[in-house]
Amino acid sequence: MARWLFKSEPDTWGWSHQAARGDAGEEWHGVRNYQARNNMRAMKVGDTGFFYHSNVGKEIVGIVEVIRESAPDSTTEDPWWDCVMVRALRPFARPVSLDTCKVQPGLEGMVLINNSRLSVQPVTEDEWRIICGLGGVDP
DNA sequence: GCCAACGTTGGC
DNA sequence: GCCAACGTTGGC
Repeated sequence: MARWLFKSEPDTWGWSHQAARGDAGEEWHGVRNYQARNNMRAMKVGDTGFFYHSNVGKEIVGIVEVIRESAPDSTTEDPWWDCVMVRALRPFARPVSLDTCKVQPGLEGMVLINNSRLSVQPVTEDEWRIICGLGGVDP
């Protein structure tokens, strides 16, 4: 089971929106970047990911679960783009900020820090454990 | 609001 | 197939 990180601007689609959908979840639509799309295509149902608020907050706020593998993005006619569906699994007890990640030993290699523009990215199992610890949730 | 980093497009 | 121009993302 792989680990991921999803970025979204909270003004557009934040944790509160995601949580409001409950177990029904929502498409992670709108991705128009090949690397990000390919990461979604690699996801399996049951994979989990961090939910990151970009721009506003700049912090990881919770964990989502993949509940449907990548399928056509309903917001475009272009068959090139597809996306997974995710549901909110649990919020962090304490959000983990980008600044915290930057200075935290063990997170130097995080894609979040080294490729700030990639909106859907892989997270290693070590990074996952460290960040869950900081966030106050079970890995 | 600025701008650096990165991805994409299109002329050659 | 190179690369300049342009657009977008996202940290600051």
